Amino acid sequence: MSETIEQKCIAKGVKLTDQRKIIAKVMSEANDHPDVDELYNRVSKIDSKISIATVYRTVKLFEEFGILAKHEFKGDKARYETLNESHHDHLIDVKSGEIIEFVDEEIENLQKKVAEKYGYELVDHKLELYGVKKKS
Amino acid sequence: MSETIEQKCIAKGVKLTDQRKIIAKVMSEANDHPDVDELYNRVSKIDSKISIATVYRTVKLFEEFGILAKHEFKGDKARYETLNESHHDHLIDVKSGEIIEFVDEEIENLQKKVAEKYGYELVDHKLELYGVKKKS
DNA sequence: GTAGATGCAAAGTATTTGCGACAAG
DNA sequence: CTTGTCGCAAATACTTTGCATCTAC
Repeated sequence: MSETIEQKCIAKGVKLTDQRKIIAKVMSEANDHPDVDELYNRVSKIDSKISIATVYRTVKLFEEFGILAKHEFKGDKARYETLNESHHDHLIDVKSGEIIEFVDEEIENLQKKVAEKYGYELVDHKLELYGVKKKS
Repeated sequence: MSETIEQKCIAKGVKLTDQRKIIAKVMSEANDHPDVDELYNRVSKIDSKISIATVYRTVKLFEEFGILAKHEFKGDKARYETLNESHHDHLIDVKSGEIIEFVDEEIENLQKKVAEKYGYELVDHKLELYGVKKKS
C-alpha cells in the first residue's frame, strides 16, 4: 500500500484543512478521472459548504506538489487522477469515453532516446492513444 | 511539393472566401505553431476587417477537414499548424517554449501494438515530450 | 438565386482572484 | 499569534453563437 494523500501533504508541508482532507479522500476513492465539476459534486455530498473555488485551488495545489496529475484529453475539460509511483499512460475509447491505463517500458525508453537525440533531458511527457474497439 | 491549403479546400468542397484564403496563406507561411490570437494578429495585418470570430470558425473548420492540426500543450492555449502527409510529434523545451518536431517510426508502431493488445484500433494519438536542454 | 459565410456584440465555459472572515500549526 | 485558507462574487480568458447582412458558386 502506498502513502495516502494526507500523508503526502504532511510530508510535503501542505497545510491540511478539512476541505483538503475531503477532496483528498474523494480523489483517493475515485477509480476514474473526474473533472473539477464532477469532483465538486462528489465533494459537495460530504460537505455542501465547500466552494468550487476551493476545489480549483486544491487540485492546482495538489498538482504542483505532485499529488495529483492533470490530464487534458482531446477537446475535453481538465481531468484529474491520483499520482503514485506507478506511471502509466492512457488509451481513450473515442466512442464511449472509457479510459484504459497502460504501461509500456519500451515506449518510455524510446522517448528518452528521442529527447537525448535532440540534446534534451526528458522531464515530462504526455502520451495518449485514441482508439475504437475492434469487432473481434 | 504538396497541395496548398486552397487546393485542399477545393478538393474537399470547402467554400473559399477571401477571409479563408488569407488565413490559409498565413498558416501556410507559418513555421511555428501560432495560437488563435497570434494568427488573428498576423491575419489582421493583411486585412484588418477580419474578425476573430471568423478566425475561430475557420481554424475549427480546417481542423475538421484535416487541413490544420490543433495542439493543446501543457497549460497553454490551443495552437495550430498545417497538416500534411508527414506526421510528426513534438518535443517542447520547457524553458524557452521552443517546439521541435520529430518522427519516430518505432514509437508509432509500438503505439499501434499497445492499442491492439487492448483490442483497439488506433485512430489517433498524442505524444508530447517535455525536456530541458542538456548542458553538453 | 441560395446556401452558407461574415462581423458584431452578447453569451457561454472554464478558471482565477480580491477581499474580509476564519482556522491550522 | 500569524500565515495561509475559505467562501463569495466579480473578473478573466478563451471560445461559441444569434442575427442581420453579404458573398461564393
